[in-house]
Amino acid sequence: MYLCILKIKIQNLHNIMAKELKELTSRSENYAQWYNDLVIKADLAENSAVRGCMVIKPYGYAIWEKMQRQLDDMFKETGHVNAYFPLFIPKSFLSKEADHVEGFAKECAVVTHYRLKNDPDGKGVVVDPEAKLEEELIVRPTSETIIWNTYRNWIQSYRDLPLLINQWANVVRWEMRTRLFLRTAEFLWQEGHTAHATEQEAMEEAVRMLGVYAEFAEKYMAVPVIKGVKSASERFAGAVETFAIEALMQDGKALQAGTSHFLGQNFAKAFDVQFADQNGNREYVWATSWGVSTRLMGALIMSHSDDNGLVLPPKLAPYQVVIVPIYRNEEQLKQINEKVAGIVEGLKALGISVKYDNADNKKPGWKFSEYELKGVPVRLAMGGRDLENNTIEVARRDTLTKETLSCDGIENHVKTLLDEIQANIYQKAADYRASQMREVNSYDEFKEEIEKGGFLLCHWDGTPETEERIKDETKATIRCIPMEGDKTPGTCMVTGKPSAQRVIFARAY
RNA sequence: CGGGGUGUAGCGCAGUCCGGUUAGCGCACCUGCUUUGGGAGCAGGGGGUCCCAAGUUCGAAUCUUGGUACCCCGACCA
Repeated sequence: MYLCILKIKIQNLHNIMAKELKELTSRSENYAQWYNDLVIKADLAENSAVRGCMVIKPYGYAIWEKMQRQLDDMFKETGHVNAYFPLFIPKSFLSKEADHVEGFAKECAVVTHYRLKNDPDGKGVVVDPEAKLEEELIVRPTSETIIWNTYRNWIQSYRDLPLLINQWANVVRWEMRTRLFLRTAEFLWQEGHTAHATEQEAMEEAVRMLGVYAEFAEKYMAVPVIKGVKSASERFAGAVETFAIEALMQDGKALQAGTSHFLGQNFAKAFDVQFADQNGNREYVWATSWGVSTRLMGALIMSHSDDNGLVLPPKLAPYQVVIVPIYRNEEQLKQINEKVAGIVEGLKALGISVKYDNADNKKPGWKFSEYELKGVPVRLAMGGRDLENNTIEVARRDTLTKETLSCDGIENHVKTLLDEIQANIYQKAADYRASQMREVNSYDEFKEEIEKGGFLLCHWDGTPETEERIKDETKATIRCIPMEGDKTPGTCMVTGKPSAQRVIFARAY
């Protein structure tokens, strides 16, 4: 069996059957491969012809759209509006904030020319050396610089503040190693960039948006997260303070699912953005930025999926219910079509998205497997027996159980069931995380426990040196300093120096 | 950037060491019939720049040289 697994290449696994997917166990060292295989097989995305980039396929994009819509609503509710800024950033902008350029310089794609010409020596085209740009353009790895350069012209008075803007965009970070959804060279995201009159207001905004992310992750994605502060070494390049939500994946590794930064006056000073306050004094504005990306898709997939494929929370599933007819002839299909039409209407009236798949080129068994692989929360099946008895088979994806129920009142039953599934997969993920979270008090114990994965709550003396040493020796990093929960002081597990509270260590993606 | 590996049909691969029929297998695809309550069966069919270039040879997927692309491990990074 294992020999078979090793022979499978990670790239291009479209035709591997779901059965074979089951052979790749989700808790083993093959987890990364299992994940990749799942993403491809469930029709979410694939590697593109461009190194490190991905093609998001229609089914995967439908999930992303649902996420976008929900997040966008939440941003609007907190007073934000959308805008759009350029893809290209003049090189000189990037270097205005010292820490920022330091953090991103090594992973930028650079535009140096603006024209091609026919190759004088042969076929095809070459870069026209005559068309060299005077100043190179950077493909945005994040938009702080271009946005703050623009904000300078938008902000004059305290009456212009706060400025609460979000952008939906793509960004490029030339990562050396990539993985579908989790770390791609190009990815889709939203980035909020706000400007405030006071430090306190900006700090409140950064914390508020972290809360929005946490709420989205838990209520919609059904992924429990921990809100916390990043240590200095993990801080965003150019930020004064970085907040993050951290999730735990099924293989025991951590994933940073969203970040919110308090930028202080760093960018305002770098781009000279000042405003006149009520007393006529000129002050630099205070800033925040915050973002989540298509990486959330990776978090969703890795949090809930099992060896039968994807498990989607009903609130983000492109279709919440799929109905499959089972029939022997045209006549029977016709009868089932009629019967199902009423149920489809009833479900839609309750706001449930439903797909009736009566395509006759696939067999029922094939469809069952296909929709399981795609994570559709509820599957209804109707056949000849059901037609006679006025019944329908109801199968739920999260528990893989099925029962036969009367068609009467089935719509309301499904509605309740969807809520139940949403709650159940959250609970399952929360229980798993609880089982993987533990306090560790000595460094020897830590070295042993970190091998088992999970979140380890430990005392740390707050110094980058200790953090670095732990990382070198164990590959574990501080995921965050939790904002909620136990705040009892103690002593550092490595140095014995005082520690303000326990922090979360884990190995991370 | 260092170490290792792989390029053969849409996908996954065998064949390469040891050169020699018409380059093969599985899946997918097309046609027909039978099937349909958990990824159907049989029969027939289509599809190839063997990564590119040069060389050796009567003859190259196979040997030699150069190039190129991708993958894995590390370094880097969220």
